[in-house]
Amino acid sequence: MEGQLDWGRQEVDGLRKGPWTSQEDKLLVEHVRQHGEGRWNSVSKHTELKRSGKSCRLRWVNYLRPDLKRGKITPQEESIIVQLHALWGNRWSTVARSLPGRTDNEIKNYWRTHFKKGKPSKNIERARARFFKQRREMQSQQQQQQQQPLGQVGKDDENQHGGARTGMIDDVGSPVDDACTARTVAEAGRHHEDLIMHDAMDFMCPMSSCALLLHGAGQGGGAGSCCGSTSEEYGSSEEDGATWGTLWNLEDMVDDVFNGGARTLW
DNA sequence: AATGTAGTCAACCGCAGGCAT
DNA sequence: CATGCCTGCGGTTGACTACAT
Repeated sequence: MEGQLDWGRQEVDGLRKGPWTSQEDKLLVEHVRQHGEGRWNSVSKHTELKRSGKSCRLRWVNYLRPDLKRGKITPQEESIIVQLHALWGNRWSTVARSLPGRTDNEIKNYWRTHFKKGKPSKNIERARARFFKQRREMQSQQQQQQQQPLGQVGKDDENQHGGARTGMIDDVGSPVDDACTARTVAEAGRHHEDLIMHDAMDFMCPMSSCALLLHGAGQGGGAGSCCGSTSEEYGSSEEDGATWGTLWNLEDMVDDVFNGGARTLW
């Protein structure tokens, strides 16, 4: 990326635009190391860097952050993206929170290039189909459980955002419906986002719950070895097949998550 | 080898919300 | 309460790269 043409090296109001140089990167990293993240507008005051606060933040968040994961989106991550997009729509930052080391920009770009042009990969189609099938199954299971006498579990959640839950459960429809529902819920108040997310994930699919678990566990290694599917279902390539087969074990995760195994981690 | 096309990615823009004054 | 600033988010752009013709 370095040593690019000077095409973008504009300067407006004394602030540079366009591609960053390694020198600029160093300055920004040094600034963050000393002052921490935030206060982006002060970067140009404290350093030689002639960049807007916006530009600094973007560069840091999307490129310089030490915990960023490099490399291609894995099939696991792809599946999570699909599921979360079905749930949240284009709320990339929300989706990104469940994918440690990935940025909203990265996910957004990935989505646009892979799915926006009406040409979803087989992996994606399968993931989607599986996702909604699982949801239907989980819903019927939950409804059965709800008809039986309820224990203590989940009562507080119900009280806190019962409306959201109801909406989610009632909706067994298309991805669009899911996204709309999620958006409606989210618009009720962003500060409830984590709770809603928790709720939705808890309900939705063990895969996403697992993603969040990974997230919560920090970025130790980042081995996305959570639930998913079998190689027969997902493995459109040999690589995929091996990954899905060895790392993702959906059935176990279903048991863990929905029988309380993973619940304790929330 | 040259050209065209699609895919990828970094960066910018405009807007909205939060917060301090 | 009103205003202005800062931050974060989603959408968009444009250059680079890889692949196909």
